[in-house]
Formats: sequence, C-alpha cells, structure tokens
Amino acid sequence: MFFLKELPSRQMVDGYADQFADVDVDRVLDALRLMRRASLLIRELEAYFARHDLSQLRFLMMILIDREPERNCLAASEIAERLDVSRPVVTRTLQGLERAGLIAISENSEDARSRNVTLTLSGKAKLDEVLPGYFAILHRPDPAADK
Amino acid sequence: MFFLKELPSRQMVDGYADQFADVDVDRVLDALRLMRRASLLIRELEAYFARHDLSQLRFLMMILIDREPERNCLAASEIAERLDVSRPVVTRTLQGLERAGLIAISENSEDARSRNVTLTLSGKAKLDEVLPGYFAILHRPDPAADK
DNA sequence: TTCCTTTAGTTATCATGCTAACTATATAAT
DNA sequence: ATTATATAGTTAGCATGATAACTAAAGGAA
Repeated sequence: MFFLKELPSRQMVDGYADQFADVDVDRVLDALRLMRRASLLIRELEAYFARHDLSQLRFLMMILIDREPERNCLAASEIAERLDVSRPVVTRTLQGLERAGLIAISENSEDARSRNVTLTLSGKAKLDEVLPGYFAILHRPDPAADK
Repeated sequence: MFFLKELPSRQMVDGYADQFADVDVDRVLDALRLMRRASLLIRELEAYFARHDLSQLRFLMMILIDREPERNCLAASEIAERLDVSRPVVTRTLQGLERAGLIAISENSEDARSRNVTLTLSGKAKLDEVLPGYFAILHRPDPAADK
C-alpha cells in the first residue's frame, strides 16, 4: 500500500532523478498518484467489507463462484488462478468463508485432490447485501480527493 | 490489494448493476482497472524493496527524513502524519529500521514524549542504492500490461 | 509395475496493515 | 495546585499478503 499524503513536487522528484539518467518525472508522478488513489480506495473498500464481516478477497471469491455460468461451483485452484493470489491465502480465506457459512466445500469425485466450492443461500444473500454499497464506493469520482 | 486477473466485462457489471439504481458502469470498470494496476505496481515495488532488505514503507520513511530541508530529522509523529499510516505501524517500522542501522533515534530535549529520527550514513547509502531501480519501476509505461 | 514429475491443497512462519487499550508527558481548565 | 484532557509512543492481538516446505493424488515414462 502507498499512503504518502503529500506527493513530492516535480522539483523534488527532479532533485532525486537528476542523479540518474532517463527518468521521466511526469510518469513517476503519475505512478505515485495512481498508487495513492488506489490505496485509499482499497482501504475504504476493506473497511466497508469489514463492517459486513467480509473482506475484498472474500467478496471477490464469492463473486467468482456466483459468476460461474452453469456449474455454479469452482475448484479452489481455479479461484487461485483467477485471483492471482497465493495458494495459502486461498486456502485460508476459503476456510474462513466456510466457517462463516457463506460457502460449502465438497469433494470432487473425479479428482480426490480437488475441492468444489459452492455459494450457500446465506452466501448469495450476503452478496446482495453488499453489492449496492460496493458499487457506490467504486463509482465515486475521486475517493482520494487530493486537495 | 486487488489482484483479480480478468476484470468483469461490461455486460457482467451491467448484470449486477441492473439490480441497483444509479450505477455508472464505466466508472466502476475504471475503478477496477485503477486498483488492479496499482496493486500490481505495489506488489512489484515491494518485491524490489524486499530484495534490498527494505519495504515501501521503510523506503518512504527514509525519503521523508532525507527530504527534510534544514533539520535533517523528524519526529515519529510527523512521519505518521505525512504517511497517513497508523501509529503502531510507524513504531514497528522505525524499530526495524533502527535495528538495521539505517536510522538513529534520539530523545527530544524539549518534549520527553517525542523521539527524533535521523538517517545514518548507512541509511543514506541505502537510499542511493535503491533509488535508480525505484524510478525504473515507476516510470515503466503500464506494469499491468492488461492485454 | 515402479519411479519421477506435476498438480491440489495445507501447514508453518514471516511481513505489513489495522484497532483497542495502555503508559507517560504536556497542556488547559478550574 | 489540582484535575482533566490531549498528545506521543508502545504493546497486544487480529487480518491479509507472501514463501518454503510439506502431504497426497494424478499422470507419464521406464
């Protein structure tokens, strides 16, 4: 995360960048602004989800399952793949969701190593509960409101 | 953080958003792209810093001190304020930097509660070591390379 | 079949973010 | 002067990210 409040001025970046060749100061400042704005947005989303006993990751996993057209279930490995998050994080997060009753985990008859993950009714209800606020936060013009 | 690989299509967002009023689908997709790109960039920076026994936060703290015009030192509370990070995180990170010999922490003669933080020579050297690679990562066009 | 490699998932451990609750000092109010 | 409040910093404990190292099952090659 990147929460630096006052981004460096162009002069300051110049000051550092002068010591090295080929630094595009505008691009650096753009990248800093990008990280700052996204970090604030992510922090806000996490706080929102926490108030609903969720996290962004929990939410995204549920969305991924819900999104699944026919099967209405997913293997844990498919979730890890699509979310681009490490396996242990997937394992732990799924365990939490199961303990919370939001998903159900069952054996896969074709591959004993694999687990099928399904949304419970409670899980679907949780999605409905959370989605409006989610969109409200996302579609706000600039959560950073940098001055 | 937000690492969802395949962002939802406009149709999919529409599908969810239709159930609620006033959702600007383009704005939602923009926000998702923003978070994804920044998350990848932050992850890359953290990995880079980790290879130098730093973290983005450690780096930013050192930059803040180095940036300081005359005093060449900062109070911990000022660091917390400028970085917009919780106090305990500042405490812990400063302790780590001190143990690593990159900063020095001294008492403040005017306020017994406060601590003055200074960069050591080793700390300044570390900044020089790390800055070129930092700019190189930041000024890359689009680290996400979202197809 | 036996052995080797790959894949699915877990456990253990660490780093970094948070809040709540604490100590200690400084400052303001009475 | 005493009491109350605010500020600086720490500690404890939780959540979420990561890697490394593990078990177990599947698949391929000898």
